Amino acid sequence: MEPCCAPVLDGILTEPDAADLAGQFKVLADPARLRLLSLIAAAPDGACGCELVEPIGRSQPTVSHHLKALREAGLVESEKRGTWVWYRIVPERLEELRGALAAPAKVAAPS
Amino acid sequence: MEPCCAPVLDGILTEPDAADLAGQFKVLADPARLRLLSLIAAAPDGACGCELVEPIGRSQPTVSHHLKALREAGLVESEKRGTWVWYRIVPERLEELRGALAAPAKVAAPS
DNA sequence: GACCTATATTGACACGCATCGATATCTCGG
DNA sequence: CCGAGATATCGATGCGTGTCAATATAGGTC
Repeated sequence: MEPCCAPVLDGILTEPDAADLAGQFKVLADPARLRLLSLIAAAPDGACGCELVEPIGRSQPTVSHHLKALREAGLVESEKRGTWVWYRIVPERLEELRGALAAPAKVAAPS
Repeated sequence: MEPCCAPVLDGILTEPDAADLAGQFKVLADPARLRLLSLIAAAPDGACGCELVEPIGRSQPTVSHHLKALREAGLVESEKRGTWVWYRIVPERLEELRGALAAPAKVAAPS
């Protein structure tokens, strides 16, 4: 898996790399989006957008706004089926984000 | 390691859990703080605060503000040595955050 | 075509926060 | 005690963004 972003603990982040990575964490830094992720992940075959508005407790435009952010961040994928849209999470993306927080790979054992 | 926070992909996040977790990601959602983390992590024996201002390219009050946020989030620990302050990262905390993004542990195989 | 439901877009608003300059506090060396 | 450097706090400001109501678009049904 090629890295989506420079890891935090391996080398010194440049300002552009840091800005990029911060942008990805920003997507996760919202309770509505985290709940959307957990709701979609909990549905075995993905979730219909129409079932996501009520449990989130926010207006439909707000939910649509957050789903768009999750989609653009690559954290979910959407498929339009007739009137409605099905969402499923992209676990590889979460894994990439996890990787950015991982301890640096030891290149050589300390002497 | 007891969990610092409810994982995203295991069960449906409640609003308080989501708010808590979002708050933790918010700390990571800033380029200055990510660069501070990488700078501190790169120093084998921790970093002196006085060496963190210039490379970050922000004013000293701003850097101090971010270091406080990292400290309160448990991502770094600080030790006052005379005039200056030494910072070291808390890798366990990063690990906990990683855990929140992990794939859910299979409790039982689906029948 | 008329109507209904799902979704997306727009515009406006309020709040949070990153940032800075100014200043306060602390610690050491003389 | 006094000056100098490191750190923290305060107040102000500007920008980003989460939120909503209103509206638009699209697909389905009759």
